[in-house]
Amino acid sequence: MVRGESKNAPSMADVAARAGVSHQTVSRVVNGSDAVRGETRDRVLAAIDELGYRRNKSARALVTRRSGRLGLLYTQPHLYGPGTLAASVHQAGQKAGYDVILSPVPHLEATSAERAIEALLDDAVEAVLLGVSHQSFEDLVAQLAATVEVVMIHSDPPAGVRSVGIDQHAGAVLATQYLLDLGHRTIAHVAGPVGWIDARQRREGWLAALRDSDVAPGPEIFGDWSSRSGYEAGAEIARDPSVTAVFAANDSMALGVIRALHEAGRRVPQDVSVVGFDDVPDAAYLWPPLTTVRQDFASLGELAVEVATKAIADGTVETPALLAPELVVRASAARKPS
Amino acid sequence: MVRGESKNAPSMADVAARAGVSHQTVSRVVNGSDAVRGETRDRVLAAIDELGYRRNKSARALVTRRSGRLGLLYTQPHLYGPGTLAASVHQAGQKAGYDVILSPVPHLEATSAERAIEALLDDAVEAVLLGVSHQSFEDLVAQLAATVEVVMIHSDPPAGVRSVGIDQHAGAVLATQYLLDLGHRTIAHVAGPVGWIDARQRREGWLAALRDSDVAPGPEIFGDWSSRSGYEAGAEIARDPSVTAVFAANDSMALGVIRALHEAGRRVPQDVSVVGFDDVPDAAYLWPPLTTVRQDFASLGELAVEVATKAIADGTVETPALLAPELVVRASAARKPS
DNA sequence: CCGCAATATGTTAGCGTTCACATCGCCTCG
DNA sequence: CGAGGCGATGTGAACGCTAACATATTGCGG
Repeated sequence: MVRGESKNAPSMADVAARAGVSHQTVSRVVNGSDAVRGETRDRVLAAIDELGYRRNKSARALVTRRSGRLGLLYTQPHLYGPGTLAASVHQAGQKAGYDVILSPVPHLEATSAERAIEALLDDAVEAVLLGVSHQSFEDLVAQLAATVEVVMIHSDPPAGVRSVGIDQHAGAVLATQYLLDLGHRTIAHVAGPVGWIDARQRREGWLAALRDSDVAPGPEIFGDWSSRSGYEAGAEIARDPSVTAVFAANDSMALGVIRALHEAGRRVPQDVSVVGFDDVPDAAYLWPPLTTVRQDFASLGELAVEVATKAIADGTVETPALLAPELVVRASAARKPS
Repeated sequence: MVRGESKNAPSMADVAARAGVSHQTVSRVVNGSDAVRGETRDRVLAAIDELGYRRNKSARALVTRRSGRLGLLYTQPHLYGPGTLAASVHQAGQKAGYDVILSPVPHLEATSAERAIEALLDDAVEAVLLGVSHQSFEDLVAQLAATVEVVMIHSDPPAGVRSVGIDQHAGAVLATQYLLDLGHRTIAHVAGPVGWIDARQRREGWLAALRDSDVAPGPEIFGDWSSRSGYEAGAEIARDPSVTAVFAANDSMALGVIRALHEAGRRVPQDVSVVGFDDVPDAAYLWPPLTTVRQDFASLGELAVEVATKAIADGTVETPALLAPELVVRASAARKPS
């Protein structure tokens, strides 16, 4: 932009003067009121166009006492799930007439998250969507909910909290049951880090499926969602010849497990079966293609926005909504070798 | 939030009344003016605290005629690079005192991008960062720059445009030269889709390195960044026994290539070497670990914000800044089989 | 102890909207 | 033909803040 090139942005008054009407009439046109004569409307529209008029949201927000904004707090913005969720929330929010403020918190520390929430509150968001299924947030929610509408994106929300989520427990059961059905009886789990709700739920799903079939849990190793941690877990698992199947709590760790298994000379899936979680786009094209549990992050985002807008409108707290995940069978898991 | 629980948010006037000062004094305290007596300041601070006062940004923006906002437009929000970039821009912006509006455009069509820009302009951003290295944006820039400060995040910007980028051409040369050094003489390229600047630059870097060594280009196949397209390209490449190395324009496609090669019975790297681009976190834990070109998206975001804030301050257009990428050597590429 | 600078605080206006209400034509109908 | 009503438009105030200026209060030299 060349300095000094443009004067102050035109205001409604400027448009009004140009169109020979009052600012209020311009306001009516801009807001789609039907109490304006067609000819007048056309004149105003023309003036708007010629001047390049753009309504000042600050002034509008000031007088209406509504920001028209939704805030989404989310972690691990570089990952597929959160990234997809953010885009989906943003889009759904726009469609519902809201500006969405995306607030990624790269490193999960209490301070940075609290600062991010403060920033959202400073921006006067009408609702906060909490796309952070970490334990440390469960305490925050109560006090936050006193200030603003809150929607948790969470598969196991505290009672009385508005929430939407994907059923992590069910997904884990799906994965584990599939391995059971393939004849596996020693199924290891590479869990997500302690503190993460999704990690806990997936672990519990694994445990529950095993229990239902009267099968004892195989070894359990905690990772940190990264492929590196999956690799380390896989190396450990490879040393235990009794393990014939691994359920990893996400695709990255699954892929790390597979590499470690390969390095140890154990073939996947001939010797050891591996199932992941998430169905990242690359999962289908790994070697071997990864059997995994698909989560529909896009629908999740839309649902979250829907709940949020409803919350803003009437403040009701509906029962938590849970989306069902889906098992995607590919080549990384096979019948137990006899 | 329970309906009717809270009244209108407290204003400066409320704080002023409580602290026994004028609203202007409250303003001074909030804005860190030093022309306030310590004792007075404390009283005001106490009142702010008791009332839970929060400055109204809309009112402030209205009177100062500054929004304090930066907008980032970016595509493919679910991918590692864009996600990291977005988070980095957001964080750097906050640190520089700006609110950052993240605007992901999931599907790249002219209309949705233009709508996203309109939305950013409606939000009165003081600068737009264009994290979209697609051709279709190069035309948009000129007219956009007349309205607002623009920073392109782009490795090959049009002349006179403020920009920062990572040197894609250099990265591709790095990768190709490495394969050349390993003795490969028939090096295929799986290119990114036509229209994407990064794709073009990587392809040209591949071509340039080959030319410098007087080696004829190997087969060239255009993908769409997805691992699926890499897989299809790999299947085609596998049919050509003369190809001993593949440079893929990103890691996803590289991984698809590797799978196709495996399926065709060609070993990586013993029979065919593969190099990717990006260094996504999982690249190091694929099987085999992927040799690739690392881009520092975090620094890129910081740099972009720095340039943007400087642009807002003094409107100067500096010469485009280019960050150097780095070759990360892992196991997916090896000496040419003799 | 007066006067004047420097420091601390207050007052007023206005940013660009929307809201509530006032006004102005014009048409309808008794 | 005049009252009443309705549709179209205008007027004024207010939202919460900052900028500019005005005023009070302090300290200090002469």
